Amino acid sequence: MHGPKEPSPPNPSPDSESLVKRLAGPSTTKAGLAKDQSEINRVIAEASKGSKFYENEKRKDRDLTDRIEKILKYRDEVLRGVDIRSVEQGVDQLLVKLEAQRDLSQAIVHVDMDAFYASVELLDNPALQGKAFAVGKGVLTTASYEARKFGVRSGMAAFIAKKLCPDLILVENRFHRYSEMSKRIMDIFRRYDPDMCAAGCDEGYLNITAYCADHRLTPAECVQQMRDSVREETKLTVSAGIAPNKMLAKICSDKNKPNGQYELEFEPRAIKAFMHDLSIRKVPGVGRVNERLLDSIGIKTCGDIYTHRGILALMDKQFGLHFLLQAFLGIASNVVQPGQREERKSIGAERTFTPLADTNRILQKLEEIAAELESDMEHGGWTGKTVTLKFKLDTYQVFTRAKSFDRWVSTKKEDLFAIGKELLIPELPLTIRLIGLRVTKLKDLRAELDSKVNGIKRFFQSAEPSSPRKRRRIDTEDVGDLPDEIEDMQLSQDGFMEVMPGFHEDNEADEDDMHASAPADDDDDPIAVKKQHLDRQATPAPNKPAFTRPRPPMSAPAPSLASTSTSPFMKPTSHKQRSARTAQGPSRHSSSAEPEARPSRFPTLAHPGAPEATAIDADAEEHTCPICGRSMCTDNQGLNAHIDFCLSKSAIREAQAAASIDIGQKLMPSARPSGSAPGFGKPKPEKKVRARKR
DNA sequence: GCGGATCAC
DNA sequence: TATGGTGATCCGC
Repeated sequence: MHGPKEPSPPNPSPDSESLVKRLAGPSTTKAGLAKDQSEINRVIAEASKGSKFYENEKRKDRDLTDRIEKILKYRDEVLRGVDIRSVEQGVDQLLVKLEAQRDLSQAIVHVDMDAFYASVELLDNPALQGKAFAVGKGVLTTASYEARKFGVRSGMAAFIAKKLCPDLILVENRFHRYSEMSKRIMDIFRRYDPDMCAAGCDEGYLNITAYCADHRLTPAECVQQMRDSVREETKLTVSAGIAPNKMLAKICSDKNKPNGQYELEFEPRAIKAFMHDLSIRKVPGVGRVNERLLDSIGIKTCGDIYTHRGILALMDKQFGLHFLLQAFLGIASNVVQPGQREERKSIGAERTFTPLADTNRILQKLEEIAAELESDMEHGGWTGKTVTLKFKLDTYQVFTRAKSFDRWVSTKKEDLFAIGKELLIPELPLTIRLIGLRVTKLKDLRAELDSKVNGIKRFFQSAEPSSPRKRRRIDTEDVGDLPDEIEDMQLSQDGFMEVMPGFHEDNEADEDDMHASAPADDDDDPIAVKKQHLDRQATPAPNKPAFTRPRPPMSAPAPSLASTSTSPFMKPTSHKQRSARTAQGPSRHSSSAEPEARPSRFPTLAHPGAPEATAIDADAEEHTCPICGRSMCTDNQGLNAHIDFCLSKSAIREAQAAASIDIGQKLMPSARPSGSAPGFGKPKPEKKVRARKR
């Protein structure tokens, strides 16, 4: 289009080093990088140039640069007139205390499938063997090792990947397949630790201490055997790391990837030596931003943490001293537990689309999201008290708007849509490329159901078989015998979760339900889609006997490594939000300007179509079944029998249908009950460590 | 409690 | 020809 030799200005504002690196994506440093990363980065920056995405990255890069500048200024201030030596001595004492908490008694393994999605695709299509190919459509979820040589990475836009590797073959995701394989693999892992913790669909943590003792194996032998089993049974390869805690094991699993394993010596000296030269970026929890932040004060490796311990202590707020000291020492949690359903904190759905400015079209997207969320919530058996709307402008700036309620939010799509609409409308007009809804302050309806049913059964069982009570009014006094949840039921009102919407999902029965997608991918991958039904594993069926693996007796103290969370660093002291109006930013409506601008009431929520309340109809002569909501004239025995019947899958389905709950034909993946988060140093109520001598 | 940010997968 | 989705956590306000 232009003439040959476009004499463009010699240097049209060259991208800063940090920006070029940022554009290269988050998974550059963590994975095996290609030989000439800077050339690759140049190509990426070139291909991105001028796009809105690029401009947004540039903005974020600028913001971070400003933030660092402020931090450095603050550092200089804080250093004035401080005896850094004495500060360092204080830190040294803290290090001694931390060191005393080191626990080397457990053999922890991190297993990580090699290029999982790509390997599965290869398995099903051998023609891809040896080819540079990638999985994904608009954005890649993973790339074959051949493709990685070109700099193709997960998370990368497909068109960029094509520029780096013109012959790249693109394969679409088949999440159903990945879930299937994931399940098989996890089952193999569970033979070695029934309490293993899945972290996404392609990796997990195990405590093999007991298994090794019981089978007289060294950890390395055990892991080799496990990896052999996976390979034999699935034709897929897995890498593994063996170490005394989860953080170290995770770092180690990357050491001999692909198809390799690495064991770290269980000795403080060896561990500290291992950490000393390790890039700080390898520490889980240190991402691109914190890497740059730390770099600004001279910290690139974990060994540098000690060198700069003085300033880190003085700026604990900014950097998170405790977290970094633990990284320096190589100390972290060694507790491996399967994900608990109760741990779930939120459930949501979001979707990207071609930017829309038309209100009606935007609302249509919102409605679709509401429908997805309804499905997920009902399948999962969740409700909550806070709804958060998320939207991303065509400038890639992201905003959230939330609203909390006193009551449990209805999971009906009409209601979710109405709430979302109320949050969104005041912000318009805007041009939006993503919209999402999330519900927090969750309540686990499934657990509530269990407790309710059991409570009711206990209640009636404890009563005289045919006592005069049976016809008595069951009022609040009597309710005192019942779990609190039952009272909740009665208190619920229109528009909000009554009780038991349609949920209680059927297990193995419907294959279609398994279409869920899979998450995390290999090595360095930032890409993940909705998780699969790990519910099954995480929430054992009520009657399923607890697996009794020979657990070592508890004796060792919990390794108190609790400490901080995964996000140890802080933001700039006062990073003021860019002014609302500028750049098409949405307004912070009514916060202070017009306090009573809108009624806080929620008119649209009351939906007449709501399923009849399942509250216990205490006043009636007859009983109302807490499961299906039907009334019936019967005695306690009869009610009991009915409840049992009602609990059967088919009966529950029937109850749902009767309650006119439209439980999706929609094949929405049911959400995973969290619990896969490794959490290296969470102060979570981790159970005691299983102590066992190695 | 809300909104922005960071991170993992 | 157009850079993802789910969930968690922290911080300042």
